[in-house]
Amino acid sequence: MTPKLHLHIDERSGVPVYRQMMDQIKYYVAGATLRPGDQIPSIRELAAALAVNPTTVVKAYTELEREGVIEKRHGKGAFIAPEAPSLTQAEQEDALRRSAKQLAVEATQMHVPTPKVITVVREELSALGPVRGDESEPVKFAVMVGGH
Amino acid sequence: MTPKLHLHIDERSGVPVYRQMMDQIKYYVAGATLRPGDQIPSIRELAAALAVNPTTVVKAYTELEREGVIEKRHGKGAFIAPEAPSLTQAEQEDALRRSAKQLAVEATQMHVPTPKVITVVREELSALGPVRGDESEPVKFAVMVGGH
DNA sequence: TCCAGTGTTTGATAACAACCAAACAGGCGG
DNA sequence: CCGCCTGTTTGGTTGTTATCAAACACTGGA
Repeated sequence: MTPKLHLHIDERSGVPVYRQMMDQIKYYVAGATLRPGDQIPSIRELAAALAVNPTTVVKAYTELEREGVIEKRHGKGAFIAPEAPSLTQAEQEDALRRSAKQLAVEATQMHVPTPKVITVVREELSALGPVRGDESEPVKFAVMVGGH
Repeated sequence: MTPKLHLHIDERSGVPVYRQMMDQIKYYVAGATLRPGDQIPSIRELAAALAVNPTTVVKAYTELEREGVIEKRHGKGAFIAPEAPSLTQAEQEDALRRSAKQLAVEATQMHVPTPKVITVVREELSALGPVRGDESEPVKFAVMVGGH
C-alpha cells in the first residue's frame, strides 16, 4: 500500500520542483513499484517532507491527475489510478536516453574518458541499488531530499 | 581560434536556456577545448544558431563575464578570458556525478537493469565521441540544437 | 458528535525566464 | 566616409514557478 519511495529533488538542477515530483512518480509507476490503488503521500505530508509549499505539491498532483496517473480523493488521500497509463517502452527509453545524453555531453565537453564515466555511473547506481528489494514489507514513506 | 563546439540545448529539460549555455561553455573551458583568447560565437550569431532571443545570450555572456570566464569586447566579439577560472577537479567531478545521479535515480525507479544503463551511456558517448579529434583545424562554429 | 487528517479553493506576492522591438555605439576594412 | 560586423542599453510584455495565508469541505475513527 505504501511502498518505500525515494524522491530526489535537486533544487540546483533548475528543473521545476513540481515537474521533478511528477516525473519520478511516473517512473515508479513504470517500474511497478507504484501500482494501481497504492496510496501516495498526502499533499501536506509530501510538502513537509520536501520542505516545499503545499501548493507546489497540489500543482504536481493536479497535473498527474489530469494525465490520469493518480486520483485525489477528498478527505482520503491520493492514490495511483486504477488504469494509470504507464510510460511506454519507448518513453522509458527516451527518458533514460535523455539523461544519458546529458551525461555524455558533459563528459565529452570536459574530456572525461569513457571508463571514468562508466565508473561514476556504476557508483551512483550502487548507491541507490541496495534500497530496493523488500517491496512486500509495508513501510512508511521515506522521502529523500537531495542533490549531491 | 574557433574550435568546433556543440552546444546541446534541451528545451524540454526545464533548465533555463541561458544556464545550459553557461554550463557547457564552462565545461569546454574545463576540457581545454576552449582556451584563453579563443573567440566564441557573437551574441547574434549564437542566438540565431540556437533560435533563441539575443537577450538570452546576452544574459548568459554577461553572467559568464561576471564570473571571469569570458570577456566581451565592444565591436570585436566575445573571448575566453586570459585568466579564465576553470572548474576545479572536484567541481568537474561534482558536475559529472550530478548527471550520473539523475540517470541512476531514473533507472532505479524504472527498474532498468544496470547493464542496460551502461549500454545506453556507451551509445550516447559514442554518438558524440567521433566529433572530437582534429582540434587543430580551424573550423567554423557548429552549434547543435537538440535534446533527443 | 468531535476531531484530526485529507483534499479544495482563493487571492496576493515575488522572482525569474524568455521574448520582442528599437535604438545607440565601438571596431575595422574597403 | 561608409557599411557591416560587433556589443550595449532600454522598456515593455508574457508566462512560469513558488511562496504565503486563510478559509472551506469531505472522511473516518474515537
